[in-house]
Amino acid sequence: MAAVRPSVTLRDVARAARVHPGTVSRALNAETRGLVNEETAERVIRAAEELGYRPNPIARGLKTNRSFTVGVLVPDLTNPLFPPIVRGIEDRLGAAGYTSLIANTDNDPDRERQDFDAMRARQVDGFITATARLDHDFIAETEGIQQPIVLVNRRLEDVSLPAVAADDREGARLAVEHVAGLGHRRIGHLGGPQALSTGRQRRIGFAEAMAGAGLDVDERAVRFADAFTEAEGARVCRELLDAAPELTAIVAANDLLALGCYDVLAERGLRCPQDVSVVGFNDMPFAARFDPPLTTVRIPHREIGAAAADLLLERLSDGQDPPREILLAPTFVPRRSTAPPRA
Amino acid sequence: MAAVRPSVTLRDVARAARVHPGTVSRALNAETRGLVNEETAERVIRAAEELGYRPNPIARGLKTNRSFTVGVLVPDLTNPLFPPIVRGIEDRLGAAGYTSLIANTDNDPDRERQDFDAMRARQVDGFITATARLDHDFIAETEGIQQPIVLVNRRLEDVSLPAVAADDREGARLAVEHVAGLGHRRIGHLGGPQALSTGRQRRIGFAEAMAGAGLDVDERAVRFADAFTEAEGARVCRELLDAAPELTAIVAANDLLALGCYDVLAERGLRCPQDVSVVGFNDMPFAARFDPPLTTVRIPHREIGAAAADLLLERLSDGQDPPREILLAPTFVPRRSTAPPRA
DNA sequence: ATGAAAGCGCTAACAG
DNA sequence: CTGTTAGCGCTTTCAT
Repeated sequence: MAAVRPSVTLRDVARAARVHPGTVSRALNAETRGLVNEETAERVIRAAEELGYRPNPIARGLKTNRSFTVGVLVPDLTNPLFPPIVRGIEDRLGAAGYTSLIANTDNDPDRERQDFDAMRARQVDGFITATARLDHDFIAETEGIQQPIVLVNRRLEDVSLPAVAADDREGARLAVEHVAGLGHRRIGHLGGPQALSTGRQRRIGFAEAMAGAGLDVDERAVRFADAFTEAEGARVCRELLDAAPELTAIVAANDLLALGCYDVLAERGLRCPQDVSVVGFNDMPFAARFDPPLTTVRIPHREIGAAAADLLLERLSDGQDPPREILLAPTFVPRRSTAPPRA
Repeated sequence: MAAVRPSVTLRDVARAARVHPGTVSRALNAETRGLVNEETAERVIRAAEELGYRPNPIARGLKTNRSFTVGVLVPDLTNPLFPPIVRGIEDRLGAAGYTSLIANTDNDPDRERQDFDAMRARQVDGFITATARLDHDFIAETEGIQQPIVLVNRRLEDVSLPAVAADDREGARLAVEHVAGLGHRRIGHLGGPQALSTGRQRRIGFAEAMAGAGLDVDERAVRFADAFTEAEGARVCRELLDAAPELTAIVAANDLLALGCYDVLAERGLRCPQDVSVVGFNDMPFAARFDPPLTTVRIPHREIGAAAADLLLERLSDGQDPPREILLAPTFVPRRSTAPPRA
């Protein structure tokens, strides 16, 4: 266990191995090891180990213009959706020798720009962002940017940027089929922000599945939240119930929105699921602990993060294939917030 | 909106402002601006703006040996306890111009060492860690390390490292006083790992408060979990109930542990709170949504993170005051998992 | 196969 | 007050 010496440098190793610093660099770098005599390489490596040499990535980066660092932008780590995605990203990136810088944008475009710029200044090699908005000019500005970007849990309609997400349409279909299968006919949709691909795709999936089940979608029974929050869920649920009181089931675009429904149902003396069934989306942590346990659509958050990391890594090495999307399959998780409608 | 040019450097600015690069450096750096003629400074700043100059922190760091980066070690971002702490840290650190690197150690000492080393290699200026164990040699190895370290949500018994945490003893006292006040006499403690200051302090608080309430603590009614998880909570709750079936209240050292109790109570046909009251600790997100809503002790996670960041910042600039601890006050949150014992 | 030398972008003595 | 010089730790030509 070598004591903690103040930074052993390449030169120190060179001195110890009695070679030139350049040679040490070559010997220690996997790609250039071939250029150096096997024996010498061994000697260098041994010396490096003995001295406890740790290459300084800062110095390396200055020369190579690579920091082995990537920027990860999320709206808010405190939203239970994101930690597993971030872990998926970090685990994969970490294994590849990259470090991730995380920023919380709080859905504020200004902060987003700022974080983005700050990360570019810090020479990140690429970005993974969960903040893309369909209507947002930030992505447009992206054109001239050197660093590859991949979207996570978000997609662009024209696939102009690589993205990894769940198959949101399919997920919404699962939800609708479940309640329709239970016998519900009056089904409402508490949609998410239509500027987010998740909100948009889930709405489309909802509409398609309703049609597929031979059900009319009543315009009054489809309303959109401005954000994926409990408060917005409650607000919009009230609207929904006021506009279409005959609803027996609500397909929410997200678990937090569904939680907002719980509150409004309670406040109106309606029971869930006896009077109104509610389906969420995401299967957030502890969804099974809620009262009632939330029926929802699970998406593989961690795998989504990991796949996004892989996609970025791919672009970081390979170069410029056309952007592609990876869609991961959702699974349905029936719990106790849904039941057949009352006769 | 300047187009995205490939890296404008200090030299470019110097050329544009017709001064020497050294002067540009001085003019642009707040601390050295005084050394330069006001007019010149203005000219330089204007040129920098026009060119869209962004200093390269990598290069700066190489020279100054400061990266304006700090390492944050947490067990697992996916544990709902940590995101708010991390946000508190990042918000404060970000405002001071620092970027944080986050690593998840999964409570694995090897990973912890590895992450720690990797971060040191990346030249972090300091550390904030939530992973400290009372029995852990990692902290001991810390002695020779240049970078300041502050503990968050953890303390060392001898205050050999600065730390920010909640007043865990006080919190446990609040919990005991609540159930004692409700009339409970047979009160058990589902303790946390005794190698963590949180587990240890809460146990001490429990014992003190019991004594203060004139209650005996039955040895059989105090058991410890090996980790703060639902599974461990369930396992230990079973032990507790087997050893001391007369218990009417359980003070758990953490919400996850309390959730484990919920499961065991249900599996044994015991109702909460009618048959057994349960108190948690932390007031994790959505604790009010559980069934029953969890009575718990709230600790100000975000503020704890912010205070830890402040403490680190202080040490990063000031130098070497003796380590100090900051303890934040917990508040009690009565909900519906506690009730008077049955007559 | 290895040494020499230059330089990544910046800061910090030191002169003048 | 500003220019000059050197160098942070590393990689990478270019010679040899």
